[in-house]
Amino acid sequence: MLHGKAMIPNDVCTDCAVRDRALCGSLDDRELIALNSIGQRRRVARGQTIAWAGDEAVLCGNLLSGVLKLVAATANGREQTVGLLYPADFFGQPYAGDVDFTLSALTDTELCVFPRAAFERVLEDHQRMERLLLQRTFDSLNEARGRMLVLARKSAGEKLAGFLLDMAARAGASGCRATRDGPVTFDLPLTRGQIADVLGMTIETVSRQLTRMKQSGLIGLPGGRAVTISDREALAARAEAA
Amino acid sequence: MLHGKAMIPNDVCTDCAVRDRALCGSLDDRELIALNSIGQRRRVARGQTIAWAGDEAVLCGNLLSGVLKLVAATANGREQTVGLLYPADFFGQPYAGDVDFTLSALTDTELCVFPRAAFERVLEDHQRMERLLLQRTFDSLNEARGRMLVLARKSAGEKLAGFLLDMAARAGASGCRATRDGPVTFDLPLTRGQIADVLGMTIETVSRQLTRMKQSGLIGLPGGRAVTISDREALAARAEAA
DNA sequence: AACTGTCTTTGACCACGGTCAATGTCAGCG
DNA sequence: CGCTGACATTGACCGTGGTCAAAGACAGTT
Repeated sequence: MLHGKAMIPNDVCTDCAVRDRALCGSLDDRELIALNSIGQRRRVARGQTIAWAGDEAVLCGNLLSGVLKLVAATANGREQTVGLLYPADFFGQPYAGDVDFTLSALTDTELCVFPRAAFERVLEDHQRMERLLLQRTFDSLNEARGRMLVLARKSAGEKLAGFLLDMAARAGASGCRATRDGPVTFDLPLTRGQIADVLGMTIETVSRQLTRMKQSGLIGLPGGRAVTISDREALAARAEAA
Repeated sequence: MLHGKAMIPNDVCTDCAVRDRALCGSLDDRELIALNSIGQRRRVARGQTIAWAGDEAVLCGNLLSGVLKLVAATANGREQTVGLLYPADFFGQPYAGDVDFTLSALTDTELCVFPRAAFERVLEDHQRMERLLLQRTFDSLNEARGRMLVLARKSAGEKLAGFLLDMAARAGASGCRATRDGPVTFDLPLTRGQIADVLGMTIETVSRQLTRMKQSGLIGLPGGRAVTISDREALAARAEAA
């Protein structure tokens, strides 16, 4: 087994953009080959739906690039985005029957998908990976519960201020200019309508709150999807205002 | 090992009220003894708090009787109940650092608690149990997301109608008179204020909506915490009203 | 350039539900 | 018995944010 590592074919997993952050990071090279044989890459264009609520749960996998959303809907068509997924996040539900929420692409995305049944077998053989999935699921649960508080008890201004800070942190994590106070500019990956779906408000209220923040000097709106955080302090204060 | 079963001491696990429904149902008698040695029963009175948000996560366990609530709070004191726990439900978060939400007793309760670290070791030795926990956590996540939809997009009347149907189903599961259409009466385990905390509204709105439903003949309010579902059909319709 | 569709902004209006306040009900207890 | 405290109900008022409507900005296409 000399040069064992060098003998691994240059398959998709070994040059995976999210390998160290995704669930599969818990596997060694040999195990990755096995996993690779059941998975495949797939591109999904912005706006396309990957799985519909009510469908049988046949797929799961990792998000490689782009942003996905999970949407819940009432019988009469009202919608609420109940989760956003970013690169290295896992999607799908092992051991489930039907899918509960519609999964679709907010931007053009790249996925690494597995048949659910085959993935379950991998989980059974890799307790470490199953444990990581459990931890991630707990984290998602905590996040969902935190968002219940936001949806139920925060004002439109507080919701939006908090959302912008979240998005700034996430954008900063990639560009990663050290956390300093100066104004930061980034592009939102969501339209006003999609933001409204996430925060439980309407397009109009999102728009009005944004212009209010701009007028107060908290943010700038250079155009398009771009946002500038001009006064992070004040924005954070507004996110927790009484 | 003849009469193996008969030799098991009459410890707390073997006569546990929720044994077949709780997580430990995945263990055999021998394993139960091991688990039993690290767990202990505890009574918690109505209103008492078991763990505060921000504390180190030191405990987990199963609820034996009564109802628990998980509460999230904003920096300035607004509160939202983000989960209700019923007998046989698991609480706590293995592999976590700090507790994210305050856990307290809505009614007098009986718990079966384990030190978190010891429980984690049990999970490591019992993959089947860890898998059950994963499934439960997914279920909780789906429930939390479903409630995000309710909190963000449903009117006060819809929220309350849905809540009453939930509670009736849960009460019926115990009393278990076969699902028929006739009026059913049961006691809510929550005060108006606690219902408001769960549904993201105020005491006053809960009260007003209840009297409206009573006047419409959907329900009866015999007094105290009791509720009568007089017209389940109409109540279900109101839970999904446009 | 003009046309199209999508997204955004802004205004006018108003309803749902929150806030404040008073009163009612009931159990426990000195 | 009449307190007391917790919980519930009802009313009056009003603000936040939803609805409806119109106009503006912008990218892509022919």
